[in-house]
Amino acid sequence: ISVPIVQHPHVSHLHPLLSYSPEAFSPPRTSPAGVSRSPHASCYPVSPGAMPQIPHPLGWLLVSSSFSPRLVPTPQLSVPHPAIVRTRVKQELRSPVSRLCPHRKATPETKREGDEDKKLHIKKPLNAFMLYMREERPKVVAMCKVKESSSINQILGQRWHSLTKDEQAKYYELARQERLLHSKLYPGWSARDNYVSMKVA
DNA sequence: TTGCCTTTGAAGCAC
DNA sequence: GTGCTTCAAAGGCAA
Repeated sequence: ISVPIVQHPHVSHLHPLLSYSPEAFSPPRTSPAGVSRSPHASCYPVSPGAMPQIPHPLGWLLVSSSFSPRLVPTPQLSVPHPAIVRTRVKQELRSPVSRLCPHRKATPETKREGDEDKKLHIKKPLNAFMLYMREERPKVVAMCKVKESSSINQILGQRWHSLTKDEQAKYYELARQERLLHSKLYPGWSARDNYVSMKVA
């Protein structure tokens, strides 16, 4: 898989693939089922200049826990996209089937499945809350002296709801840009591709 | 060693 | 259109 060159986030706050013109973005997708757990979804769209203090919206593409920015080489062709995972670590790399079937043992068949899992795996783009968590988690950890993610995430969830509409809108916009870039990088990708338990269908 | 927990949101699917 | 399911991140904890 050849990945388009991704400009380093520190070079520019805007991704080269994005024109960041209003025409570049499709209208915001309304939440499914009108559930809209976020009451501020109507805050779309936000002008790009409305979030100067936010790190590059696509920073996770280059900076992730498993992709240290210090290790980011000079952009070149065939640089693995951080959204593409080959190594098997923790949750996203264990078979979702096994998640559904906790008692599933590692049979030769499942081991072969595991090998297949090592195929390039394109991750879902992060949503607004995930982007918020990524940014705020270190602060909450430092403040609360707690590292357990289940506790941290509860706090972050409360904080998320305490944000103003404008504050949340920044992250919704960032998430929208993530989805846009993701769709450009992987035009044929579907979230269904990662639904291992549904691949049979 | 592996999966669960916990959060919100996007997306896919069935009805 | 509605409701359910899965998966994105993260790291401690239990089995």
